[in-house]
Amino acid sequence: MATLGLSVHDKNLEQILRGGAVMKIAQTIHIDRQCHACDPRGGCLGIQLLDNPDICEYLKQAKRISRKGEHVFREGEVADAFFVVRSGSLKSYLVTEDGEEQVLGFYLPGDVIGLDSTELQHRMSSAITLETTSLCRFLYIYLADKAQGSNLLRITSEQMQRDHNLVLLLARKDADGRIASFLDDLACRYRARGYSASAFLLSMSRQDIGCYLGLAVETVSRTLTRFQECGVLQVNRREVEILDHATLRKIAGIRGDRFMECDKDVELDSA
Amino acid sequence: MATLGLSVHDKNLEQILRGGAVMKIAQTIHIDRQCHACDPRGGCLGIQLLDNPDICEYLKQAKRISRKGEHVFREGEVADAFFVVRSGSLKSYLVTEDGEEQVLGFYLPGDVIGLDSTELQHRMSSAITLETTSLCRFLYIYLADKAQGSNLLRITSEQMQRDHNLVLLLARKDADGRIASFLDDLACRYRARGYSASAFLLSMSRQDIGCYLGLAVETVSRTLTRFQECGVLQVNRREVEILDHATLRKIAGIRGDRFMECDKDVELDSA
DNA sequence: CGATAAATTGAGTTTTGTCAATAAAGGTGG
DNA sequence: CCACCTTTATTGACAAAACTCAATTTATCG
Repeated sequence: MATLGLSVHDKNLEQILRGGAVMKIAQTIHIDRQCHACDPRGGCLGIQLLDNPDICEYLKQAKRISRKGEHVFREGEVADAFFVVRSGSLKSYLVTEDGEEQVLGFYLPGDVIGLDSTELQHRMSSAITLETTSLCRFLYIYLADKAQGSNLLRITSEQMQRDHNLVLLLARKDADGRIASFLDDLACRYRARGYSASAFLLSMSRQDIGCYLGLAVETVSRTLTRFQECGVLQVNRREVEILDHATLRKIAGIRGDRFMECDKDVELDSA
Repeated sequence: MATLGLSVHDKNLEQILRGGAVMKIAQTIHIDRQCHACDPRGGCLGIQLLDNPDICEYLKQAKRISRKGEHVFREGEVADAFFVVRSGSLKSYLVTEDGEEQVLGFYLPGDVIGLDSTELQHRMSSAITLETTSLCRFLYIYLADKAQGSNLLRITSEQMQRDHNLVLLLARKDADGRIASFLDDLACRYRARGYSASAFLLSMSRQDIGCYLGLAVETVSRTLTRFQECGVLQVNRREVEILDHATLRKIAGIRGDRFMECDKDVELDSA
């Protein structure tokens, strides 16, 4: 299966990268000859990022070739590296709660894939080759040294994860799902900040909400009204109170289960 | 207007940040008392990112308060800093070719805004407050030192910009616009890599394209067929040849101008 | 207190998704 | 190397979700 992923040599390479004692390969300085595929993006990323002569040996060993349909990494795996595409192509995707797939992007030679998770985190998306593909693998751990404790990486990857969730929402969810996801997200963020997750004030207008979720203002309004009629929440202008968070989550997550009529009971998975 | 944006003190602060000689303020070490708003996200980001005692003085001066509806930054401006929300809330957005606005995200206390552009680059989005809001401002230049020449920042911000374009596409464009944007993007990326921008092979299936663009496979197929009937492109399975790139771009950019009938001439803005 | 902006609600239209059937391509094994 | 099977793509008919247009009500701000 996975022809990707560094083998037992990882540890040694890591030592080389982290300024280890090994000082051998000074003659492999012409690394760009071996990395011509990355030229279009300003030359070998390895050299750009890791200006270390020892990197040459590392790059030679970091190259991997995958055949069509092989995973480079999968959602949930522990992430320790990102990749630069040398040749071929890939797609990254995530899987919705109901098992549907959402493609997040396609990657061509020179592109970087796998930056939406940082060291010690788990992959937030999967990546699979679309054809025979050659990749260069870079450990986060090295960047972390440069980026001072990986806080910067953490922040940027969080931003990416949020963006990806928005993409998922826009591409796969209907109006109900989008509004519910939006409210659930807000609630969670308020809770994380020590505020109430069930009652809060919207700081943005209906216009803004619609503009964010790719919906017309009228649809936002109607959907909120319907949610209220169904007892999921109480809404008055900017004031929102979530009465049935379980149902809200259910609407947010699952695309198939529509939430049309008030008399039609929606099965809850809690209580 | 802009109560944000550091004044003439910038230069001094920058020197402090970059490890300048000034060693005064050692008593202001209890910075977290002043930054309680950031606690929910793991404490003051300034201390996390810039573990420098001198940072305290900087943070004191980096704080700014904006009233509702004020821009923190605008698309196109030269970017030299990012911000942490201390209190209040903001939205970030970008403007489509036809002047419509696409909200990219809402930001609450503790959130980081403005990382989708790096030093020397221009802002790729705008940010405006939704209410009275307090922010902490951080210069990229300091991160750049840590992140080794800002290459990491450049790469992550490129990824974010691509994500934001996808969001824009999903939220504001119809099927025609999405397919056209998708093809135009591919063409540009191939050109940037030295390949032909007018004729290429799709490495992904119709399924993947639909999954990426939030469309059903059938819609992808139908749209491509219609584009071909209109003479915009030639398509045969995975082979694509763009015959009229100007029109393709026109379809990609503008939401209003539908592209329905073949006999209806579409005005070109070139030639 | 009036004027402007925001929000709600209704009716009709349209784009796109779903279901279904067919055609073509690619891969596998005899 | 060919036949078969599976996957991928195309095309048509219908249904439905969401948009647009329009009118009304309710806030918000000066």
